[in-house]
Amino acid sequence: MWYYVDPHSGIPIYVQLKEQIKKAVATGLLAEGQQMPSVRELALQLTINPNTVAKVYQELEREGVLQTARGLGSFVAKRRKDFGPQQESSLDNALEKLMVEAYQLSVDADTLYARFTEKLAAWKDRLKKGAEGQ
Amino acid sequence: MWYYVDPHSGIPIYVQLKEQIKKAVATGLLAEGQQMPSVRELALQLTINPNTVAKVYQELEREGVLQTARGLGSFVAKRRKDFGPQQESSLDNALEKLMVEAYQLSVDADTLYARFTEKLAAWKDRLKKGAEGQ
DNA sequence: AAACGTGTATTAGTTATATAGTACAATATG
DNA sequence: CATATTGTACTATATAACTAATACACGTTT
Repeated sequence: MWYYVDPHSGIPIYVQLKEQIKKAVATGLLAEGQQMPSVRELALQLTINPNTVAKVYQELEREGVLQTARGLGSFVAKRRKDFGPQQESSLDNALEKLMVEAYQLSVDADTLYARFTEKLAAWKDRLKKGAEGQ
Repeated sequence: MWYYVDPHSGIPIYVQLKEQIKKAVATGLLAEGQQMPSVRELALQLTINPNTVAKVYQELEREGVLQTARGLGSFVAKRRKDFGPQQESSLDNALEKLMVEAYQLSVDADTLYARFTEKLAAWKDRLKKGAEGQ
């Protein structure tokens, strides 16, 4: 499990770390209930400030990705199961964004469809393996 | 054609405007060769600073979305046609990002597929109409 | 040449980001 | 109860990002 951040990338450190953790959770690399390294430990590993890690954990808790408690630690939360209008709308935006980006990359609709289905298949595999691991 | 920015949204104004313009170009709402409003004019309309608009135009030029010249103005560039390893990699990242987001939204693979194909169909329609318009 | 409309550069002020250091609060363990 | 470990809160400081105001440079048109 190794996170990597680059202070000179232009992207805020806390954003980089946050996205990596979200990705690790989404791919099953981090299982539900699994304990995260402590704020101080992770800060030491990445040579960044504990406050920065704390900020990441706090935001991830607000987003429902982690569950955290003083004296105990931070843990990967159980995946939310509700899919309502809020989620529907967010998904719509994400898809719209993808199409815009594909256009700029001069990807035609057929190629986009092909790459998407490939990626989706790989994704399902990874999720399946993650679920079996538990 | 009307852009809208919210200075209090937490998202930088120039990012908001940039994304809206990219989206307008990608949907054919802004046609190739079409002249953009001047830096000052757009700044006036949005009640923001001309420099902010200028920054957007500059970045969009670097990305190949606009073409700009002093004394003349800014214009929608012709769409890039090359799809190389660079673009392939960017597309891969974009798809990965979509999957991660879908996971957090508790969207299952089937629903994601369904919404994607719907959106792609709508997209093709818009592109077709945009091309006919020229 | 003059005037006008374009994008651009310079400077300044405000806000966000990151770090550091210290202290505090809650839980587990001896 | 004492101690260690966890996350949290607070203050202070430095740097970078963002926006704004003003002046400048390029090109067109009269």
